[in-house]
Amino acid sequence: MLDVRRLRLLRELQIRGTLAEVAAALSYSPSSVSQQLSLLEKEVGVELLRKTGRRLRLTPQAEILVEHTTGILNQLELAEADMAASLSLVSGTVRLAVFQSAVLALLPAALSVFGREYPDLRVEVTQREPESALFETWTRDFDLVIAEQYPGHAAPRLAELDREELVSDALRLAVPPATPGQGIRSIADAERMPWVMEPRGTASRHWSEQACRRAGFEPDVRFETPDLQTHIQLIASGNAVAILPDLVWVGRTPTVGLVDLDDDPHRSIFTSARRAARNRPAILACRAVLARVAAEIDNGVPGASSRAAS
Amino acid sequence: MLDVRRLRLLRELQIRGTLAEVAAALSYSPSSVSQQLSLLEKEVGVELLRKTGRRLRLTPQAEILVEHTTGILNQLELAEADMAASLSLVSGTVRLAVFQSAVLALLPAALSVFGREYPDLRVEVTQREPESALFETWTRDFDLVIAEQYPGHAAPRLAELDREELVSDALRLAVPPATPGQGIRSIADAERMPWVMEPRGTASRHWSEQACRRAGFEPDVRFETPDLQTHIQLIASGNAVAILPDLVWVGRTPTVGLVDLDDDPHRSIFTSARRAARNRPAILACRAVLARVAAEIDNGVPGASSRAAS
DNA sequence: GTTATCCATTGGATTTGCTAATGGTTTGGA
DNA sequence: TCCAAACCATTAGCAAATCCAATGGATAAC
Repeated sequence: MLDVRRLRLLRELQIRGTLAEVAAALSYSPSSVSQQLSLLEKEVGVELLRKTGRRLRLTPQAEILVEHTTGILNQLELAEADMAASLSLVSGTVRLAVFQSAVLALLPAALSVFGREYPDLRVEVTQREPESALFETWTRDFDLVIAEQYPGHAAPRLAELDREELVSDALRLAVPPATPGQGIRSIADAERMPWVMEPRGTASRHWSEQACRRAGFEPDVRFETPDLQTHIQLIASGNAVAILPDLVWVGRTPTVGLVDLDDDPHRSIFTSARRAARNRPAILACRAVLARVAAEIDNGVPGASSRAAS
Repeated sequence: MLDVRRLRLLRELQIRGTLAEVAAALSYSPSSVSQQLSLLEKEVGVELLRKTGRRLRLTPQAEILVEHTTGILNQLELAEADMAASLSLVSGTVRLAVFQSAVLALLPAALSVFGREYPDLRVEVTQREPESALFETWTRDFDLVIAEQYPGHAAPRLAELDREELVSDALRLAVPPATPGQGIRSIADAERMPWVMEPRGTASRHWSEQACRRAGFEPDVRFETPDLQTHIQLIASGNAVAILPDLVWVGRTPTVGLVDLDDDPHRSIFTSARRAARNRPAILACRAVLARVAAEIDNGVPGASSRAAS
């Protein structure tokens, strides 16, 4: 019988490209991975790896094995989930990946609910941007992810992950507080202002740029940072404008002016988990709590989705 | 990640009932099995086994795990088979279970073909009666079985095994050679003769008894042996009659009188393999050779299916 | 009541698996 | 062309997992 642990290494090699990366990802030494794969090769009696330059390439036979391995790993996870579900016992660890603004808005409330209602549940939270968070959930580095999707900007669709909507988060133009009534009533009016945006490659950046171009200009992006708190500071101090989601105002009064956008755009915030794990009671509970917290926010916690100053 | 080797032990325990049997079947010590299962229990953190009297019973959670394990083991086997199929390299070992009369009739010819055409293929043959052979193929003790089915006597249908017909083997009444023309022209005429039959529990025995009862009498079974060569001896020496399949005459001239039965009954001889393994080149080759040999026999090797003396 | 069967545990031997270090090869850049 | 960095294979030594034999306690069968 083939050793599943070794098959898993083979699969990781396919995904990550080099032995070194596999070793790093699974916290082994590269030597160990190399040895285990050699043993796997001996076990099946077929060449699985071939040196190509300084990397290893999988032979077609190895690809076939990997294909089946995926199914096997899923079924293993499913087995554990089904078993736990039959006990409906909320315990164990959920590794949760969340992007920054959601951390600030949702996690404080959610974590106290976890502590109160599920004392046996351990939730490990890591901040990670949606793009890589989804990928790392797929590779089993996380169990659950809170991710976002901007309109017209499809999130990566990984077949083995499911998706559950959490909230719809309104996007507004944030302007220095002194300016209300001074003329910025739409994006077009912000053409001559300096902008602060998230780094290139993020969905937020892409959408913000597109919004400016639709309004007929190329934004003058003078500040670039992934930290939305910095965005707020820059805007509140009169140095920039930006498009900000309402979620950043959870639990506080907006310190900037907020201008509605033309078509009332929203980003969608959702959770994803591997389908094979979605029935783990721990994950079901996690999602239930997050949904509750999100709903509370949506229904008028001060400053949330409801329209703020303008 | 759950350890598949341990899950397999759990599954074997479900199938075989006691730790001792599992250990014997997989050639471990009972101690080892016990320890591994305890570790599995610790690993999942759920009670899997409960002592009931002096045996172990699986908890419902364990049953769930076993259910998934079946799928996993199948997929593991399928992975190896698919990989080997992509190379169409006939090598490795096929563990073949065959019942006695088929051993004598088919194996000599088949084995020389194997040796000639597939030098890298190792065929291990074990004699085993169809009933247990099918079961043991299901439990992975064998890879391929040659089994039989008598009319009106369904062979065990195991969903994970496939079935491929090999030959249809005529059944005739075998009587002492001195008697032709002396009056035994049907089963009914053999009412007063002593019978030799296979042991109770075999399909052959069941069918023979039924045949006598349909003819209106209870046979006087004076000799009971699974060895068809003994049947032949007893009949040839004038001490018994029996129902014998034509296959026993492959390669030799019948030494007894053969009487056709009313509805020209046949037993079906077929091969079975686990579906997950059926595409292994080794098994495909094995079956192809067996089919060839069977076809040759069917087409007039002296004494075979074609009608013999009477 | 006695015996046989079965499972758990313990201690000791063996095997397996991991790490750290070394060496060879390839790639990209000076 | 040569050098440095990245990557993989191998080796030797060590740690951990695994296995077996023996022992003991419990249950079922006789």
